[in-house]
Amino acid sequence: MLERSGKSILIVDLFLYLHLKEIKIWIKSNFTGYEDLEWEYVVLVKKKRKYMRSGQVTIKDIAKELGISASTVSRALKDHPDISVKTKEAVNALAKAWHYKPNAVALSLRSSKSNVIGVIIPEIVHHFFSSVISGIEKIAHDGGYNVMIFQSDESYERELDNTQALLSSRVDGILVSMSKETKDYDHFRELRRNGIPIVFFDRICNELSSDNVIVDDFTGAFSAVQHLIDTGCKRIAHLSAPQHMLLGQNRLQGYRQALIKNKHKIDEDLIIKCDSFDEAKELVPLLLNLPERPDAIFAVNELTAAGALSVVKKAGLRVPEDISIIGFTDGIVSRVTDPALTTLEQHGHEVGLKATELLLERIKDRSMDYEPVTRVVKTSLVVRESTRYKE
Amino acid sequence: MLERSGKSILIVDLFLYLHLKEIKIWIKSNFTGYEDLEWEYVVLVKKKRKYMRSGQVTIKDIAKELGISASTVSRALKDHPDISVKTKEAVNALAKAWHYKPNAVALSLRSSKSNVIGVIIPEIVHHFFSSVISGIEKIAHDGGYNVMIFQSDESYERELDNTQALLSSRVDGILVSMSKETKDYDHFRELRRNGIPIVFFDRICNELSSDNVIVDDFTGAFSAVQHLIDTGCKRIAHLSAPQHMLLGQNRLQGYRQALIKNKHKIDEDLIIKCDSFDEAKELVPLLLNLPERPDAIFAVNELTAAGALSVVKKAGLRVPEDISIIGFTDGIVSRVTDPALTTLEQHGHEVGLKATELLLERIKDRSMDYEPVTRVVKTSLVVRESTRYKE
DNA sequence: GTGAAAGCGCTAACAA
DNA sequence: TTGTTAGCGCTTTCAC
Repeated sequence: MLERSGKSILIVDLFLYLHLKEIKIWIKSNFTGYEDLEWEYVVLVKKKRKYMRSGQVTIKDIAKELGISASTVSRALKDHPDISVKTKEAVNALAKAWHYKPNAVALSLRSSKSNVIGVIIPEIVHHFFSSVISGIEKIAHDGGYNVMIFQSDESYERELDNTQALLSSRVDGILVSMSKETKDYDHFRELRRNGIPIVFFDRICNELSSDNVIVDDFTGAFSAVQHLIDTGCKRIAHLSAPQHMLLGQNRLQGYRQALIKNKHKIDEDLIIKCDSFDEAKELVPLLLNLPERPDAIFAVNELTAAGALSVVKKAGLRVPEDISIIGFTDGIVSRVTDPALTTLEQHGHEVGLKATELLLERIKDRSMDYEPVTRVVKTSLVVRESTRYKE
Repeated sequence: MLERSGKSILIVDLFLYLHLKEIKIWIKSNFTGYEDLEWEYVVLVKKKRKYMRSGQVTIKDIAKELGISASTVSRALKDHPDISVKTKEAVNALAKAWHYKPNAVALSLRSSKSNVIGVIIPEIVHHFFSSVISGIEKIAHDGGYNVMIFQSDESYERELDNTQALLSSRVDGILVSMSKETKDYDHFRELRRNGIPIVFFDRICNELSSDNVIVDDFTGAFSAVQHLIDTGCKRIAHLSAPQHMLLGQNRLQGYRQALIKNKHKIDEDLIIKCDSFDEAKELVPLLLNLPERPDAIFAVNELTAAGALSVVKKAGLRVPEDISIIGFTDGIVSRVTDPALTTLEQHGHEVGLKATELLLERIKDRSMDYEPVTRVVKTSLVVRESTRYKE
């Protein structure tokens, strides 16, 4: 592997890919007599390892080295009972020494199973979605699957591209939270026609009879409003999400039903479409200027709640004494505002876990004839300082 | 495809995977005379499409249907000049009609190129990391690559597992931000030995001569402190990250140099290891009780800054009049606190873009003999309300 | 107990 | 202009 040739020329039969700097250090530390080595005298001879093609060791390499057949190596590696102990030992030893790693690509091709699941989400930069992914990743890896991520950026076009890429990649299953733009669902039907199971989460679609995992928006909203009523609030406003999103509808319904159940009258002036920090800054002042101003605000997400909080405080009103505020959480924002916001925990991680568990079941089943199910992840009320104490 | 057999039995030669409900609707809407169809009378005969094996259409399927060879189909699909227009048209038409999608797995196997890049990050649920991923995803997809995500959960063990999975998957390149636990780097060397280029970002390592993309921690910290000095602060405390992290060292150095440059003396009592919301709640009170209390706090990240803010306010001190606070941002927290926090924007998205660009260059190059480079993403000072106005 | 051969889907060199 | 063949890495019959 190392031989001297000529006066001060060192020939390195190099089969490792290393940076030049590291090679120098490696030579100096592994071979005596070259401590004073000057770089200029080193000649690098790049050579592939015998039998080694694309960088990584293959079963064939091991077979050739040991003078046995590839199939024997394959069997030895999976501890097949037919193979003699001797052979097994030799194979395993060499595989370890040579850092053999099965080629997942070849396995996929042979078995028509990629052990990859694809995920399409609107935006990763969103605490809720990133926690979902974190849950997905956990279950997937425990089950031997890898996770491929695709962002739709809330664009239908990109979502379409993503499904095509997923189809090409031959993923074993797909998790989807739809973009806001999506109104046509043929791309999802195509996936199913190809036998790829899909589980939708959070942003689901009623027109598709599919597996779903959703947050319990209705009950969450209901209990938010119930909490406000229980703590003495009379006029409760709702900052809502767009109504073409199921989530927006359900939360609004929860709000309405809670009022009805408690025999409060519903004032449509107190319901406004407002679902971002900046929108809250703009629209909440209008609510405060109402002849009979609200004494509580239920916001559809935490950033909107934070925006509302900031407006209310600037107006010189106290929270929660004058106005209670409650949000629907997907992050840490609620913990750091002053006062900290009471919210409904959405458990994104849990959504990810549940959705992936369901998907893996479907993948295992193979048959596409199951009855679609919808699993619900419960929200939980986290009482902090932006709502009053129970009387 | 549809034929009547017996009295009211409908035989459907089914080659599409659909849910039962949808099949019913499909039959009713596509065939007259079955409007009053009762489900019980439908017999489903599951049959694979002729020539179609694993669900998806292959080149072979098209070849057989058209009575030509697979290679001709392959060439026609890539618009090879040798192929006659007629053949091309026929092939393309059928490919489209049958929704042919090239099998990426087969392509990978053949070309030893998976068009996948792997990403290892400590935690997705972190605004900084998720915005990095968002940047990665963008560049990767524009370059025709898919992205596989792995979380190390700050665990060395899991990081090791991840590199093994990456090796098996034969990804074309890897982006890594190391776990806090990682002190041994052989697993990364092994990746390189196998010819897989790696680019590290944010959490990098000096012992490895590798490509890096980092945030300009030193200059960021320096300008944070400079800003505090410019606005009249005299005793500036630093809530720092652990010193075994390069990031922690660099920010501390920036802090020190800014003080030195401005001829402030460095008080070691004002430097404490404290890098989370809860730690700030616990430790900042000690700072405030110092005989000469600080009049400014530079926190190593935004959550720590938020914690400090909350403590300072609870102690009855005004921000920024009595104490200025500045953070190092990776999220929206700074915008929603009261007062909103002045911070250094870290530009995670940018880090993702730069790192991926660099990685794709390396993948294109193939040769591993390049000189490693370190690219720096500049931070920018965002002045909000938690620091005083310039005098 | 082991080997030879075929095939997963695709492409490219070589033939015709 | 098109077809044949071989091979990417692996597994799995079927032989011996």
